Amino acid sequence: MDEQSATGEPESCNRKPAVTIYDIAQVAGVSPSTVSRALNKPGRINAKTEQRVREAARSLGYRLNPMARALPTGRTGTLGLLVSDLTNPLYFDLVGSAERAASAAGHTLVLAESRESAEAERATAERLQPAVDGLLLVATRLDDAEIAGLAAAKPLVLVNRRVPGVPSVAPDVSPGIAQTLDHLQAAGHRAVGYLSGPAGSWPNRERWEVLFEQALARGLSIVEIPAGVPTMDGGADGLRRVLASGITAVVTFNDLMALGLLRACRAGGIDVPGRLSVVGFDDIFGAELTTPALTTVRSPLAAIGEAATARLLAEIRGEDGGPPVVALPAELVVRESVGPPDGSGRA
Amino acid sequence: MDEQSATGEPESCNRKPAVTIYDIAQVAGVSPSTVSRALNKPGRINAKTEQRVREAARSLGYRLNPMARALPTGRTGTLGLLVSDLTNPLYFDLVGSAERAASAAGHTLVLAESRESAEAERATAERLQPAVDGLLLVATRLDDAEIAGLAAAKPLVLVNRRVPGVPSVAPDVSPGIAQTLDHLQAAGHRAVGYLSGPAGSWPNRERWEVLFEQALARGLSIVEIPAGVPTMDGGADGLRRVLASGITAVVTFNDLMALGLLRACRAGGIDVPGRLSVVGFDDIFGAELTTPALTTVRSPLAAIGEAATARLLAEIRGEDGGPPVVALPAELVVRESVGPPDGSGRA
DNA sequence: CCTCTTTTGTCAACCGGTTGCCAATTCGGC
DNA sequence: GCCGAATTGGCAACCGGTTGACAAAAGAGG
Repeated sequence: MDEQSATGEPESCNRKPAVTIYDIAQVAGVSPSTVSRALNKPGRINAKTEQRVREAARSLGYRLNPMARALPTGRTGTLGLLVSDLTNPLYFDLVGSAERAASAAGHTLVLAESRESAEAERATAERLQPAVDGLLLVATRLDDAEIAGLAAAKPLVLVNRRVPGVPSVAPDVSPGIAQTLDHLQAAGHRAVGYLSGPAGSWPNRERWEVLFEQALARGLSIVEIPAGVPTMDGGADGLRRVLASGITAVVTFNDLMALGLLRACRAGGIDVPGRLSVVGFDDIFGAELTTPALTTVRSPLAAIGEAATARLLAEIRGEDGGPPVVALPAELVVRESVGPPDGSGRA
Repeated sequence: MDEQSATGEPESCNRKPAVTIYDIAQVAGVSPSTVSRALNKPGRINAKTEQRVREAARSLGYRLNPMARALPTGRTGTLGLLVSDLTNPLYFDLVGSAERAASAAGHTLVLAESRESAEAERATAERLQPAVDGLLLVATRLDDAEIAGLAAAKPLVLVNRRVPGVPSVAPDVSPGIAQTLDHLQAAGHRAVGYLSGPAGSWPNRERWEVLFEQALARGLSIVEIPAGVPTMDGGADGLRRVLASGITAVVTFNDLMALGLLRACRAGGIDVPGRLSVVGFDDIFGAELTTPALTTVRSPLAAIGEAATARLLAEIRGEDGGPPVVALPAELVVRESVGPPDGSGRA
């Protein structure tokens, strides 16, 4: 590489090499370090010289090379966002709001997906970490020790998961679940089911536990109906077991499953909410489009994405302020999928 | 910075500094260059030495610093993806498939959003470009000259847009539109409308032009109904004008608008497909959830994302092979939102 | 007019890898 | 046992910015 000075005319490659501060220095008749300071240390350099440098930079079409800057400073100007499944509509708002918040702070979002696999997630997180200033882990499957390990190396914020000593942002499902049970109880339901999500999922456990406790406290009977995958197909697959369980209302781990359940009901001629009431979780895009429109516990996803990003940026800047755990209240959105039991056609 | 050798015990900062090849070199008793070669030049180094180095790297928990590698080599291992609006469900599959394709090739996806503004898009593209190996521009609003300028600096692939001399991947809407018109004609429609998208949008123009030509060729009457924004609200806002125009079937610029239209119809008591048949574009998540389920021209978004990423990777590797323009056929997905005109209740 | 400060800009080291070149070492063949 | 070819590993330059230290220049005060 010592003699890439053979930069005579690289006519084979048609890309023009990027403009550097050395080019600017030459044009402006100053040293490269002066250029560097002129461009990012306001006041450090004489106003006239600074003007000359800026002029030269502009005329040459200079773009700072983030990698070159990152090397000595350690700041890359990027945030890593790791989600398990990008095609899950749940993440749309989250990703969007995180991108906006990062962008507003002059940072760029680096996106990666872990394919619902803890192994892939660990590998991806480790690959991503050296390249970013901080990491956002959404509904991670890693265990506490692995998370603590990652958090020791670089700032890290968890979304939808809590680990002692690591900052996190998650919805507080209690108010939403309370409203849900109020709503179901008011409609006359006495036996409620929970169509659960992946066994290893933290939000799944949390939703179930809160639901369980609150149902008990109200004297409702509550049963967990295990399902496979947290997708529309997973929800549809659960229908037979839901019907067999004798309940009149079901809360699903997430909207995707609720949507699948709704579709299966429709295909099977099961009236919703006449025969079965359905409540989802998250309020994803599409929840209001179905017939009946889905009643669901809305997680403030955009707010969560924004709060998590803000927290991570604070962590990066070293402002270790703020509470370690932020819980944003979830609320019930009442639409059409809940009604009185035996509302219309009972089999 | 010369004396950051004050690395005695940085007890104030709790982050441990990253492991470098110099640390490994010391542990393994070789020079840093040997470490570098041992780790990425298979065979260049004695097998025993290589083993020793790998062992040391593993025990120290070494992670390569991508920035440090990018500086001399110019390869960052990242791909930039620029979309106008991340919350548009249209992009979910695209982003997901692009991420998967990039990841499979050992690259990381960097995501940015341009807020539907050409100005923001130019700024973002220029900010992103030095940090990535190549850029994917989705439905860009930049003009041909700006795109050519960006393409001159780094590999660039366009999605849903064509510019001479720049590789691109886009759906070929012709077959889908032919099927749509066949379908509408078979149902008995004679007058079709197009609820159009943003005036400056390339896909919008293309869809309209193909629709126009094909409708003419079939002797159907066709009218463009301008709408504002390409969102559900935009579609809903178009309803009055659609009804006023005397048509019996409407094709919308995208599914979001169709979904909005459907909802407005429902709210207004307009029977679909009895009074009005609706066909969307894209087949986004949610299109099959409505009642009636939306008949739509499906763009193979996942395939497009994958093809575009593959093309970009080829471009980066210098394999300037492959056709400059890839057009993936779109096809009509028949669901429930098209029926015979005056099918049931005519006002 | 000559110091003492205060600006202003340059020098050079450094971030963490990569790689061309060369010297040392190993090895086979005669 | 000696020589030449093939391996193996180290040196040092370099990627493009950043920044502490310092010298030169300019302004202030006596």
